[in-house]
Amino acid sequence: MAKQQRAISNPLALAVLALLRERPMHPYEMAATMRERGKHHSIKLNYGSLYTVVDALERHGLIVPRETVREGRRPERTVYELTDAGRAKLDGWLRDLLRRPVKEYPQFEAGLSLMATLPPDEVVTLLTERVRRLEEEIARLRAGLDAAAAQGVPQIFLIEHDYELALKEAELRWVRDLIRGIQEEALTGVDWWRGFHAQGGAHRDDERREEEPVSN
Amino acid sequence: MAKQQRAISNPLALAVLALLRERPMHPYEMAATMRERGKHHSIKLNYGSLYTVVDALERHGLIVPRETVREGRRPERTVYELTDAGRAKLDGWLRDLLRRPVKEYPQFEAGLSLMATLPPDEVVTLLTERVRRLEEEIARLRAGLDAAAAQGVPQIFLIEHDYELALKEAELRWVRDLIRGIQEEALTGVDWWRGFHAQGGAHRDDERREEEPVSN
DNA sequence: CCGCGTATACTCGTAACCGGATATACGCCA
DNA sequence: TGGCGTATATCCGGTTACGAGTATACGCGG
Repeated sequence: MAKQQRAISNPLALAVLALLRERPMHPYEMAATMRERGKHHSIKLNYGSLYTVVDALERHGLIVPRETVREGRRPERTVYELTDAGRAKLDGWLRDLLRRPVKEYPQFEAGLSLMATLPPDEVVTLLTERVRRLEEEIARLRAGLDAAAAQGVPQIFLIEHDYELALKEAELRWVRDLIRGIQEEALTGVDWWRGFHAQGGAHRDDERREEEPVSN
Repeated sequence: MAKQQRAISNPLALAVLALLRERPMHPYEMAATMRERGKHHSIKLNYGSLYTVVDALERHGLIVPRETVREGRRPERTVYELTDAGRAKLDGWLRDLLRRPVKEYPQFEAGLSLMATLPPDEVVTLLTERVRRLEEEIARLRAGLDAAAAQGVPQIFLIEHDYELALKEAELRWVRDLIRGIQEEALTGVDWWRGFHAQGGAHRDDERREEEPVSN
């Protein structure tokens, strides 16, 4: 029954469970199937992690090796199958994921929270570049979705890309607003920010020290 | 000059660099400062990672210990300061973060891509619960932002929360649309999905095997 | 002035992660 | 048939991540 170990949190493990619900597979085949179906765009896949995750699932009793075969003199393949516990875990985990939003830490948010380290004019330039890139990505995503639709691929199969698209569009709108907010000083604090960088940008609200000549 | 090691990728390291640009600090103080300013909402902070990251930064020559003091018989505190390389790294990294969107893997996207594993009616229930939770989170976020504004906190200081809010609102709208799309079968493929689960939900498009009686 | 909760400041061990190696087989062109 | 690019499969080793533990100091109520 696998006593209390640290819970598996890598979503790749969820994908493994879902694949094994369809039929027993060996790890490499799981990876190939994920690629075929484009799932590696929504779940980070790399071989190292895959084998680690499969081992962890086995330790937890969620999957078991069914057979180890060797065709010719290729490396052995270990085929795994789902246990009942694994099936239950899959359902429970997936329900959780859909039901409750989890706190995440997108890198852009980190960038924003430290943004004031750079002077406002430069930030505007950088964000403008971001806008351009976002537009490109959105166009690419939309084109992919349209092409699939034209070929008759059902939309639920690509629903995660639709979500991605919606979020990127929202980000694009937001960044455009932010740029305007900085340029027109519509946001409170931009004046302070500008002033802070205009005169060398040392110290924040305490004095002492006047070494550190803003070398860079 | 620190020869080619694996690049540091944890955004917490970026926060450390940004804090040390203000003034030399010891790790615990960095954590305390981040908490004070609410940065731990946008950058994941925990002590284990903090010390790991500080070591890594030192190895890379981006920060150096300035002094190790011991007050009374408390544990030693090692105060670090930024090097020129560190200052350059901070600027470069931050520019990158603002300039180019990076591919990320939100958990909900993983959930969506495996959603069809569950029957459509259940998914509707789960998503409805998500909508409720999203509404709560949005209300909380907005209230926090309003309260801060009322107290005269400049908006650029909380810009990352504004971003978070915008994304959550976009997600909320999207999930509502999805629910409607499933219920009204407006999305292509929902009929197939419904039919698939109506009759036991075994196999996908290949036959063989009729064991596995959908135990759960 | 004694205890005890909280704040200060790190340290450690176990997992997890992940970028390459590694090793064989197969197809195909010259 | 020889060679080389690609596909098949897995493993390894060094980082990284992180919860939990450790140990001292301080404030304050009784």
